[in-house]
Amino acid sequence: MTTMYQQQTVAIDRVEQMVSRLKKSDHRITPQRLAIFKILANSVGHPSAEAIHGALLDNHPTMSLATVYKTLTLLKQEGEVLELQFSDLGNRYDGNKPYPHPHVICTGCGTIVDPSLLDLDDITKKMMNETGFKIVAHRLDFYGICPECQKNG
Amino acid sequence: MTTMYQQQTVAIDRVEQMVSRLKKSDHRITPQRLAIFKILANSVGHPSAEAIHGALLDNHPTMSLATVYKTLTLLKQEGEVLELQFSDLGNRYDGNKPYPHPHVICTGCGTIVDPSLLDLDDITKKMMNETGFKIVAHRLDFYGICPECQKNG
DNA sequence: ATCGAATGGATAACTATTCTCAATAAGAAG
DNA sequence: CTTCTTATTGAGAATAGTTATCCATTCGAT
Repeated sequence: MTTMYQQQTVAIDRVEQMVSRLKKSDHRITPQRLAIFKILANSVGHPSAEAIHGALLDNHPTMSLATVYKTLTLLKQEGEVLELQFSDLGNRYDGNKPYPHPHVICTGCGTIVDPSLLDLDDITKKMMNETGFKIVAHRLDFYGICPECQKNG
Repeated sequence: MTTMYQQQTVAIDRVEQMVSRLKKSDHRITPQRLAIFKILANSVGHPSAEAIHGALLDNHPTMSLATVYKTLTLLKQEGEVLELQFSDLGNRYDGNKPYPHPHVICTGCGTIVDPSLLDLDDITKKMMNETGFKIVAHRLDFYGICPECQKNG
């Protein structure tokens, strides 16, 4: 109960965050964009653009896949969604935690899980010292077989 | 001098490694494959399939891009090359260190650098305990602006 | 209400990668 | 060294995810 309620609260906050961020950068809040925000804020997995589009078709039958992509591009620009690039799975999107964080990916079924956060600040600083790069983001992915696939395999 | 010599030695070892691995799995060693092995073993960067193909055209004018992709797929299967998936940059390949390791990627020009190795074994174990996954690989990427782009930007 | 700019939808275009298949060549056997 | 079997090559077609284009629509400030 409490968990559900908090989950919902968090999701609403995320939508509000996206809305205010886009307003601040002089973009319009359209019904289509709002619908995409809600999907992103409520999805626990890491949906693809096509999955987002599919989930929207029930209530928005005319929603175009192009609109989904355009909105995702916009959210990326504003730092309100994290894009995970996979050339085999297709790109996946995380609207709940738009900041860099670790992922655990099943090489059997493509499930993507968020483990508890890991502090990489120290390592990031070392990387900057060693390479001279000005590091602004990171990506840490672990690949393996999820419990479900271990059973079925 | 010593550095050059050792570099060369390492590269030759890598080619030999790839050859023996493919022989062991009953694959033929063709001139095309050997040429691709050499490129991979000698490249310090992280070339794309197209870059590898381009580098081969001098000595192998009829080399097909499909052959490059097929050979990369084979080397991936045998664990002799590491594929870094980027949907924007295109995939990149590391034939020198085919095991998971950190990368530092310039978001300006796409340069990819290998910092000194970082031990992630402890973290990997924690991930397995927390998620129940059987983790077999990982990927750690830092994104930032390289020194060259900092000068020009 | 009107005007100009931003947005949405449909579809074409693009690009990296994979697939197809006839011709070729690697490697084993004699 | 020659032959045979079969994996591999090369060229181009096919595929899939993403981006670009175009025009109609909508938003929102005046």
